Amino acid sequence: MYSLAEENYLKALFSMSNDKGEVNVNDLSKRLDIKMPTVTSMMKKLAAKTLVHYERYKPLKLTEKGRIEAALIIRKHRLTEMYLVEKMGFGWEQVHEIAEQMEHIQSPEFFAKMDELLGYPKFDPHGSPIPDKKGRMIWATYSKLSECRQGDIVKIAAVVNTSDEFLRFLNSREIHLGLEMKIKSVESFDNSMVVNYDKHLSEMLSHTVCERLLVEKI
Amino acid sequence: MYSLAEENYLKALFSMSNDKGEVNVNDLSKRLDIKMPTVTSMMKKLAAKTLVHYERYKPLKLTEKGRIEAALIIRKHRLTEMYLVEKMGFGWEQVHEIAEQMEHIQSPEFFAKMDELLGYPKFDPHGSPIPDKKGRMIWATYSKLSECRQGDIVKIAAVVNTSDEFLRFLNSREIHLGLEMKIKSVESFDNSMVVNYDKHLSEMLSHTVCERLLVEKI
DNA sequence: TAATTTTGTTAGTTTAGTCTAACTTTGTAA
DNA sequence: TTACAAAGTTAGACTAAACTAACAAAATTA
Ligand SMILES: [Mn+2]
Ligand SMILES: [Mn+2]
Ligand SMILES: [Mn+2]
Ligand SMILES: [Mn+2]
Repeated sequence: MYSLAEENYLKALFSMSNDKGEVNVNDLSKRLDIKMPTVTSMMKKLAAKTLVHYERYKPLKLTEKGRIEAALIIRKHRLTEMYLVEKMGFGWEQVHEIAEQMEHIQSPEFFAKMDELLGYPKFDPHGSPIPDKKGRMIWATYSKLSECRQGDIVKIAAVVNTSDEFLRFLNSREIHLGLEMKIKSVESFDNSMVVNYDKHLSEMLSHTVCERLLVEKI
Repeated sequence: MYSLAEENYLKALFSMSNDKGEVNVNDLSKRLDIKMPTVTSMMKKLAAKTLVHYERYKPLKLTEKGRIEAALIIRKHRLTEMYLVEKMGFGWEQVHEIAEQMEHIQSPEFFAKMDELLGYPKFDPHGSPIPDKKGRMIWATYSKLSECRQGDIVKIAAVVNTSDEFLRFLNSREIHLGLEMKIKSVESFDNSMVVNYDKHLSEMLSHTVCERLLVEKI
């Protein structure tokens, strides 16, 4: 239906809108590593296909149709990640690059089967919500670990800005989704935390790490 | 490494060489539904990349390097088909279109995992051999069912020219790989056969069907 | 062998998606 | 409030992969 390039612009627009509200040509250009004039001309093309509202010098906005198309691509990405982890035994740090390619596969039957075999999961291996077949996505309301206090007991619900390096760091500390931890202390000078979970009785986590972990308070 | 278009030319060249020996620009043009001048210019490009031996007005030939690259794409195609049938529950008539897309995915780890989960299969769901990691492919020596005689007992080993319609026809008669059948009679005027297998005590198969079934004699 | 058909090549055009260079608009800071 | 910087657009060029039209070579048929 849409080209690989078009799909990548739609997906980037969608997730940047969710992160920051307004998306400018310059932001999109940096995100995709594509020069601004190229982005401008693609926006005109997507506007002609009624996927984007485009007005010269104004922030970019997906149309409802564009939002749905983007969500359906992200659905394929996240279902794939979940399948790779749950059914094929990959680690959560190994699946993103494969999913980047698989998300462009055109086969409703293939993704319907994945969904069925997985038991219709609501979240991917990084805790991000999987949009439904109509492109609707429910955002759970998690807190950053960094916003929690000494004594709080929390459950790890999702990771944000999931780079391979960060995920491997979490692996090395045996931190995974669903893990419960208690906050033993918060250092006031650098906002680092000392936490306690499983066999890790006193693990230090930097503020940078705590900002990237989303948790549910218990 | 190579573009989608380049990979599709390599794959077509490979399987046409196996089928017919010599491959001409015209044959390739018809197979890919791409006009001859486009094929000629792509052959020059692939020759520059030492994947094809190209000489004006001469039949086309893959280089050793080209043969290996093509076999590795076919390996990904056939592993995918096998995975879809064995691990996801698709029918053998449903998997080709999905595999056409998946064969272009760049991820050695992904296909290595498939291979492992499948137990290193040697054949795909249609009985075609799966090339190994180095691009080597063993062709088993099967006979066509149409070349067998009255009284022969044979086992279905592979199907040739696997169209969805043909595979659905085989489904409707409960004919599948590994099935053993006995040839009850051969009609001399149209070369159709009456065969006997499982609960099918007297099933008539046309010559066209018998030519498309490869068997092992028992 | 000569004529005709089929096959293949060359030359030039098109579209998608990228780029750089030059210019314009908008936002910010003196 | 003017000057400068940042962001955005326009114009024009390039590459990959397709096409058509015209011509050339090879194969087939008469
Ligand atoms: Mn991902
Ligand atoms: Mn994810
Ligand atoms: Mn196939
Ligand atoms: Mn097959």
